[in-house]
Amino acid sequence: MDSLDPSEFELRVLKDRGFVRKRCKVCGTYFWTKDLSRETCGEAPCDPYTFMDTKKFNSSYTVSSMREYFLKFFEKRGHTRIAPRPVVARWRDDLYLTSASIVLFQPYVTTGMIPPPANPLVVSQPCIRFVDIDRVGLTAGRHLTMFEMGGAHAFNSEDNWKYWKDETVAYGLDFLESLGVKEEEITLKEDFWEGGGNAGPAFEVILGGLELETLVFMKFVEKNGKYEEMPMKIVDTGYGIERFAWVSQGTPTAFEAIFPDLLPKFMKFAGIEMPSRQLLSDMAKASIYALGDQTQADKLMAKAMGMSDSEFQKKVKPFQQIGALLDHTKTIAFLLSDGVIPSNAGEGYLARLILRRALRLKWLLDIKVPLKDLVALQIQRWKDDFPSLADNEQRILELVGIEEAKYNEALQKGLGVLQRRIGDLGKVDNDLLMKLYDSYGVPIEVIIKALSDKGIKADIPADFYSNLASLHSSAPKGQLGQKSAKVVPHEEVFSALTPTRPLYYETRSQAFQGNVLSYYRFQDGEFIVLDKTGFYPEGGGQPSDTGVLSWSGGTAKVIKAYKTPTGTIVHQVIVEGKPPEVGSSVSGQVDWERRKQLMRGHTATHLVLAAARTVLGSHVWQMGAQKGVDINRLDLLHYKPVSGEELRRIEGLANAWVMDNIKVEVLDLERDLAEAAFGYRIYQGGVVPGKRLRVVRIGEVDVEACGGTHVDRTGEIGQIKLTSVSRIQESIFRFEFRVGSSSIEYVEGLEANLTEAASYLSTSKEGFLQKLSSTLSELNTCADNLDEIKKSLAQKYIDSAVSLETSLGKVRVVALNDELEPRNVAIQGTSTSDVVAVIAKNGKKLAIASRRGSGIDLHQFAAKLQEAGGKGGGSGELLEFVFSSPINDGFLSDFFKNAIVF
RNA sequence: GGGCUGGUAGCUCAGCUUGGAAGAGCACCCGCUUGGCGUGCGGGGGGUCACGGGUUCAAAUCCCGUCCAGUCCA
Repeated sequence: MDSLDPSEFELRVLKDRGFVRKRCKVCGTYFWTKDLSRETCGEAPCDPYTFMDTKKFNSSYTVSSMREYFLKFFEKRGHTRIAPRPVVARWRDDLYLTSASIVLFQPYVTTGMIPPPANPLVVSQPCIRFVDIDRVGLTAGRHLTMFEMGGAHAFNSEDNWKYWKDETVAYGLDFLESLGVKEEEITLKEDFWEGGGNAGPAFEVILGGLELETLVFMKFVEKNGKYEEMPMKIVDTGYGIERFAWVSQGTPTAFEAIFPDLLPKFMKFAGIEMPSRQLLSDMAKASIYALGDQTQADKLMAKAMGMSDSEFQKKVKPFQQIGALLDHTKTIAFLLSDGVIPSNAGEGYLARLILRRALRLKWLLDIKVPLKDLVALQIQRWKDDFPSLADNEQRILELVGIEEAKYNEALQKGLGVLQRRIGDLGKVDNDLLMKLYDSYGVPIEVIIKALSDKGIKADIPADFYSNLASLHSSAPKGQLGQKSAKVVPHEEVFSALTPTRPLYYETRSQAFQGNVLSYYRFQDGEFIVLDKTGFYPEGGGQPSDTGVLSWSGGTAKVIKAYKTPTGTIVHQVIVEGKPPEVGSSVSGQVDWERRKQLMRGHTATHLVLAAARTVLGSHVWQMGAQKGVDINRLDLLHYKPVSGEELRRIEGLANAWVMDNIKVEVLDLERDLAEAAFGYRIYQGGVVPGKRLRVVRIGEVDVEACGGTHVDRTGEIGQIKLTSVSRIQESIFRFEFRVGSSSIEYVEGLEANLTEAASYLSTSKEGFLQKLSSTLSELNTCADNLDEIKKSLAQKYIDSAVSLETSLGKVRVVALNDELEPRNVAIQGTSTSDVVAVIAKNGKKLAIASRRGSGIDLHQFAAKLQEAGGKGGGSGELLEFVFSSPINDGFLSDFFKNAIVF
C-alpha cells in the first residue's frame, strides 16, 4: 500500500497559509513550512532544540493550567469535553494500557458500532507507554513513560460528517498561534501513524526541534494483517500537554516544568545540588545524541557538552536519573491506583518492571527514603486532578512497600550466591553474571558495586545483554503454549444459517417446542439447528446444556450446544430412530437438574467475586472463571495470600447474601450508559462486544455484563462452600467452591469420612480429635520400641555369629533371616567387631561393614566377590552385593580366611 | 505465554559434577564455668533430603512427571 501518497497531504489550508512542501536533507522525510530557506524537517536530531532559548509562548503554564487551556480551546470550537479513563484499558482485552486517547474508542466507536459519547469531543487522557522507557531521563524529558495526551477527535461517517483534514490542521496551527507562536517557526512533517488496529496519514507538528502535536487522519483498519479503508473517517489528534507546558515555561528540561515542586525535593533526598541553567540547557541540547544508539549515548553527550566521561557521570548523570525517577514514581502511582498488581506475568510484570527500575535509580542516587515515600509525594502532587489516587493511596503505598521488600530479598539472595561463588573462584565469569541477572534478578550495576566493595574488578562483556537476549530467543519449544481457541465445529457451514432465537433468557421452562431448520451428518457427529432453542450454548465460562430432542419417529440426545459468532445455535446430537425432517416440529427437554446447578454456580460466582472485593479490596479482579455442576472455579487478582480469616469472611458474606434471597435482575442497557452507571467493573467477566449489553445485577451487591443464565433469587443457590484457594500464578488465586446439591453432598461426604474415621478409633465424631492425638503418640512410642527391639534382635544375631580372628582383626559372619536390613545389622556389629559380614535373603544378599576409623579398606574384596558371581560394590567401609544363587556362611568363612592371609 | 534457577534440621546453606552410613553454622535443650547475665568448654534433641514414578545390588545425588517458590523476557 502506498501509505504516504503525497496527495494525502496536499491541503488547501496549508497552501492558503503559504506553506510549501519540502524534503528534509538529513532524514529525507517530506515536510511543510512557510520558511522558504528551511532545508531540514525541524525535529531533533535533524535540527537542534531551540525552544528553551527564546520565549515561544506569550505566557507560561503548569501541566494543570495547560490541560485546562487546551480543553477550553477546543470546547470553544464546538468540542464536548469528556472525562479521562483509567490508564489500564479495562474496556478492551487486546491491550494492557491506555497508550493514546484513541484507545478509548477502539474498536466499537471506530467501527461505527456504537456512537461516540460526543462528537466532536476533547479529552486530556493520561497515557502510559513502555516503548521508550530506556530513554526516559536521557532526553531531558522528551520521553516519558507517563504523559497526558490532549485528544481532539471527530468521527465522520457519510450521514454525519463533522470535519476532516483542513479543519484539523487549522485547529493545530491556531492552537499554537493562540499561545503566541509565529507560523514561520512551525514545521509539519508527513508521517503515517498506526496503533490499536487503525492507521492513517498524519502530520507531526514541530516547534523548536520538539514535536508538540500529532494530527492523524485515521482511515484504515487492520484486517488479517492488511490495512483496508474503513467507512468511518476519524480525526485523531494528540497534543502533548507536558511538552506544551515545558515550552511555555522555557525550562531546559521537561522535569522542571512538570515537577517544579517535587524536583527540588528529590534532589535533596539524593543530596545533590541543582545544576546551573547553563548546564541544563547544554544537557538538553546534547540530548539529541540520546535518541540513537543507547550504548554510546553517554559518551556522545559528554563530548557534545565538552566534558570528560567522568565529569559527565558526576555532573549530568544524577540529574538524568532524578528525572527518570520522577517519571517512574508518577507512573507507579497511576498504575497501582487503577488496580494493577505487580507480578511476574502479564500487565503485572510491567508494574514490577518500572517499580524495580525506580528502586535501582533510587539505589544509584543513594536515596535512603523508602520508595513509597516518593510515590506518596506524587499522589499528593496529582490527587487534585486525579482523585482516585487519593482514594487508593493506602493500597498503592502498601504495594510499593511490599515490592521494595521483595526486591531487597531477591537482591540479598542473589548477592549471597555471588558471595559464595567468588569465595571459590576469586573472580566472576560470564556464566555467573548471566545466572545472577537472569535467574536471581541482580542488576549489573549492583553486581559491579558488590564486587568493587571486595576489591574485585568486574569485567562486563560488551555483548552481555545481546548474549542474554539470544539465550531467551533460542530454544523455542514447540507450539505447546498455544491456547486452544474455542471453535464451533463446521463453523463455516453454520455461520451461514439464520440466527437462532434463544429461549433460555426468556423462560425457565426446561421444555420447549421448536422447528427443525437443518440436520447435518458429518464424520465427527450429527448436528441439528432449530429456529429457537432452550439449550444454553457453551460460553462465558458456563458449560453447555444437555438434554433430549424428540419428534415423531425419533429422538436425539443433545451432548453439547454451540453458538456461532453470528448467533446460530447448533446442537450436537446422537440421533436414535430416523433423523428429523427439515421443517418438522420437535420438542426439547433440557436436563434441568444440571442446568439448575449451573445457574446456581453462575450467580454464586458473582457473589463470591463481590464478597472478595468487599473483604480484600476493590482492586480484586476476575481473571477467569469456570462453572461446573460439581465444582466452580474463580481466579482472582490479589497481591498477598488470602488468610484463613479472610476466607471465612468471604464465604460468610456470600452466604449472607444467599440468605437475604436477593432478586437477580437482568438489564438490557446501552454500553455507554452501563459503563457510566456502574464503571468498568462490569467487565470482570471479560469484555463483550455489541452496542447493547446484557447486564446482570444482584441488588446492591454486584453488577456485571454477563451472557449466562442465573437463578431468579439468590436463595436458590443453597449453601456456597469454599473448598480451596490455591495460587496459580503470582498474584492470581484460584477459589474453588460448591453450591446447591453439590455443596450438600460435599459436606455430607466430609461428615461421613469423619464418622468412619472415628469408628476406626472406636470413638465418636466429637471425641475424634483427642483420640487421634493420643493414638498418634502411642504409635510413636511403638515405632521407638520397634527400633529398640530390632537393635537387640540384631545384637543377638551378631553375638551368636561365627567369629574369626584374622590379621584384619575380629571378623564376624552373620546369617540373617529376612526381618532385618542386612546393611544395618552389619553396621551395628562394627561396634564389637572390626569387620562384619551379613548374609540375608536366603543367602542371596550380602552386606559387609568395617568399623569406622579402623582403617580397614573393604575395596580389596569387591573384585573377588564379583568373581564369585556377585553384583554390587560400595565404599571402603561398606559393601553390598546380591547373588543369583545362594551363598552360605561357610563360603564366607573360607573367603575371609583365604582372602586375608594374602 | 516462554526461558533460567531453586526446594536437604526451626533459619542460612554445603553435599549432587563422579550414586555407597544425611552434614556445617546459627537457634534450641542439658551439664560444667560464673555471685547472676553474658562468655567459654562439653554433651544432646531435631530430617518423609518437596511429592510421585523409573534406572540400580544401592538414589538427597542420575532420568521422567507433578507441585511449590524465585527470576528474566514477551
